[in-house]
Amino acid sequence: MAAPRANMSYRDIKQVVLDRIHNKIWAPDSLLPSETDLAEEFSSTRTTVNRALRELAEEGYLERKRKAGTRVLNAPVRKAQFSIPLVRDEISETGAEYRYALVERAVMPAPGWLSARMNIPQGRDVLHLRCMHYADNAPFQYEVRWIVPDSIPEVLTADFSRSGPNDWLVQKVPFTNLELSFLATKADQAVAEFLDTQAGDPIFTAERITWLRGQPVTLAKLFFAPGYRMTTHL
Amino acid sequence: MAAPRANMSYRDIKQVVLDRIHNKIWAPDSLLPSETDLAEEFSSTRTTVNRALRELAEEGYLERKRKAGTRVLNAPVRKAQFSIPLVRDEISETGAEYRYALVERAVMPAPGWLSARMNIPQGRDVLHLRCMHYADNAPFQYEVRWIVPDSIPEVLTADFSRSGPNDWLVQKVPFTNLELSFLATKADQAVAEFLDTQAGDPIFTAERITWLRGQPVTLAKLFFAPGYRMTTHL
DNA sequence: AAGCTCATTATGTCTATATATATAAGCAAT
DNA sequence: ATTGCTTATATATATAGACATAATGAGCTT
Repeated sequence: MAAPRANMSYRDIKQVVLDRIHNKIWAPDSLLPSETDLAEEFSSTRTTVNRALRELAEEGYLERKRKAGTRVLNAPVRKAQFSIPLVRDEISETGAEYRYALVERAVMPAPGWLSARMNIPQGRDVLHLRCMHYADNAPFQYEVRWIVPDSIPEVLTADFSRSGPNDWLVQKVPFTNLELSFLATKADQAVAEFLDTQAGDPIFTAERITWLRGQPVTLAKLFFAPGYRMTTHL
Repeated sequence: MAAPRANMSYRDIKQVVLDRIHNKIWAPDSLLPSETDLAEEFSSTRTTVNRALRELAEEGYLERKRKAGTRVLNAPVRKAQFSIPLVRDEISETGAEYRYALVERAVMPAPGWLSARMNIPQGRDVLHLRCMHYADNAPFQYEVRWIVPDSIPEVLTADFSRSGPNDWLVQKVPFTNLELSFLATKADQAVAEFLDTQAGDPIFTAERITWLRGQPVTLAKLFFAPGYRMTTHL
């Protein structure tokens, strides 16, 4: 299986190495031959072998250390990748029709928990928005958002009645840092009504905070309609 | 800002490019200069520039097409990466003491929903396990698992009373495919008791199915204790 | 036995160059 | 207009060789 031929691409080499790991030709914890040796075996060059091994290491199969060599990880800490698209795109991609609605807009002093969470002064005015995202007119996501206007005063005059704050922010404020959490919450009365479900139901929730060069910009709580799953394959 | 000097590493180049994107020197949707031109500007080589741009594309900032060039993505579909370690490691890393307990072990015909979900014949015998994972003796995760013994008959004689099935499987069966979902579920009586909470509480839940070369191996439902968040920064 | 020094070695990265491949864009034929 | 060919070009990948850097382990010292 997987006999090394000449002219192997870095992809081919990755595949051969993976096969050998799966077939325990290179057992967990064991050391691989050096890049130089592998390059010779595959009649390739060290650069190409390097790329193959480097990518396999990034994917969590191998551990590499200078001088120490390349080792097969026994418990591959595999990394799940989730892409986090805009809601609009996420809905459109399923073929469903996307609809947006603004539920509430208010400028208010930041509540205590928000000040603490985003590290902004007590009582600073923030923009508070609540919106709904529908897929084929069925509730898809209920969004509760706070925006700190300090770094982007224009946000106070922006029109969020026709499109969501995410769309606007992505255009205006390229964030530099992001904290993203997923958790399960219990639907309160408002959430339940907007998502057309019962209060107390479990709701898959995302919380994201973004910063621009150290300045907090916005915090969003995204409540997904019951049945939502975030799925990935690898 | 970010004046190109000589001898820039691919990391330096990545940073300069990122800065220019953030400062809209290269606006969303706009085309970057070609690799050749950038190599000249940074008095580097195309290989190095290529690596920088390739990685930025992998990270979701750029879109690259042959002949078309390299474009700044307007809505960076940024990819959240979550590493999915073994529970044991996840707990140990917080400094807490890990404890494992087997709750139930049974061999039983696969229930209908499982047959359908994993694509195995109706009524095929499967191994069913329920286990608990504790952090400093507080419930951390309740695990409900099914294992199809067809591709690994030894699993039927394995001892799961002292360490979890995940540990065993990782050693024995390097999976080739994995489907991982996250969702919110409502705690039933059993879950609530094991996680020391109330029935009906929202529970952050992971479901993972793994295959080995097309053969289904195992399905696990992992119920996390209330308050659990899966967080990532980028 | 413990600690230090230093040569060795495997990976990390850069340079320079070449070939391969996809595709946008223009032009020609239908 | 639509289809099909051609060409130019930007990225994708490969080769070859060099130096940088970290860490191991042997040998020496205390």
